[in-house]
Amino acid sequence: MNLPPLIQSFVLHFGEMGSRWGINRTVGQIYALLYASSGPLCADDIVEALAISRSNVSMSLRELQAWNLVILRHIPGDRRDFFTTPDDVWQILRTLAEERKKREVDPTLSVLRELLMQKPGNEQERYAQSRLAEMNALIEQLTNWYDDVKRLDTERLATLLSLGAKVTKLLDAKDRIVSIGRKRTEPGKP
Amino acid sequence: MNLPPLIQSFVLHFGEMGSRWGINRTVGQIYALLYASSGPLCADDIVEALAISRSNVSMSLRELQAWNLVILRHIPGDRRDFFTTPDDVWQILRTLAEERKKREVDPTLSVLRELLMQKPGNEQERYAQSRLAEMNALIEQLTNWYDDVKRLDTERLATLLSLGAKVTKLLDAKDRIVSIGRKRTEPGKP
DNA sequence: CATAAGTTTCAGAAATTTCTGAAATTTCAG
DNA sequence: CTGAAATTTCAGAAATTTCTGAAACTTATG
Repeated sequence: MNLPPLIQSFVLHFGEMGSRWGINRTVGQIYALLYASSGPLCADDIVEALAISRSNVSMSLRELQAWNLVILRHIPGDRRDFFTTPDDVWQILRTLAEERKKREVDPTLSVLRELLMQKPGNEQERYAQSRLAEMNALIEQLTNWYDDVKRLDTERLATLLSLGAKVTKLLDAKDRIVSIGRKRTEPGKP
Repeated sequence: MNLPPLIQSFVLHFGEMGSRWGINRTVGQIYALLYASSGPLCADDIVEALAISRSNVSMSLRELQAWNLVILRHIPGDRRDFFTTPDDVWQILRTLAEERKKREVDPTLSVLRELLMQKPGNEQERYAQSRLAEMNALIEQLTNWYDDVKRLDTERLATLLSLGAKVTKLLDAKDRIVSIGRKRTEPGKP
């Protein structure tokens, strides 16, 4: 591997983290390299930069494409495939969220729903089902929130994030206004 | 494995998903079993239920404890350790979020900060650093939001989730009010 | 249509992770 | 202190995942 030290550190870190993120080392390294490079790279550039086999690069790029994390580019007059990551980090975040949900959450949600349809055979199953129902309700609440929030444009999303817990202040303010409104029309009620 | 079919399906699913969630099959199965059981189980209960070796159970329980996902219980007059999961699924969610952040995000944040301190040696490194800065800024925005929101009590958190993107309507309403306020004092300005 | 440049596939090698059984250690009652 | 009950550790076996090199395939071009 013959990369500038800063880029090499970044690439190696992504490789090491790969296993914690559910991807493998090579996939992590390739992604990091593409992310930190100013222009698109072809497979042989990656082979040279990371000192791994050509076929490993091919398989790993295929996996990154399955994740929608890389963009395939063509340079006029060149038959080779070139790859980059999207420029916009918010777009990357959205893709990552969507793909992780698809792989890590949706299958469980579908199993939970299926198991909740079954008739429990005994007390033990009845209890288990009540637990699955709790888990199902929580995941549905989270995914509903996600489905809603992901439609926001990036500017609003960023505003929302910056506010953090302060949005609850707004909610409280709204509640007070509503409550005052009610006081006017129904005096004596809280 | 001799479990009621419903529980068995749940346990096997968690085992299979384990690898996608960054834990291994046994750990996933044990967690699922504890989650769906109405009372605490001891290691030998787990050995019997899942048909795996005693030592594997011991190691896996140790890992679940490292994740803070199980609670160690003692039954008076019994020397064995018994395990359960917390009853409150929101509490489980909080623990999961905290531990995943610790393992999957914090190390990267610390590497990014370190690499951003370095002086770039050439144009290629200068560009890479600008990309790392973008990534760092995004992750910091997300973790700041998380640190803020995680302090909310569960009721407010649930309210916030139910609102979803509708909170932006509140923001817009606030903006309009502020804007009207400004119009009154500085007429002609937007 | 022959060929050269490029890509993908895949069987098996290499590396890593998971799991087990046996031995070591801990803990507590008598 | 002794020993029985329980847990933990750990070396190596088993299983799984990752990686490679060779061969197969694809596609554009002279």
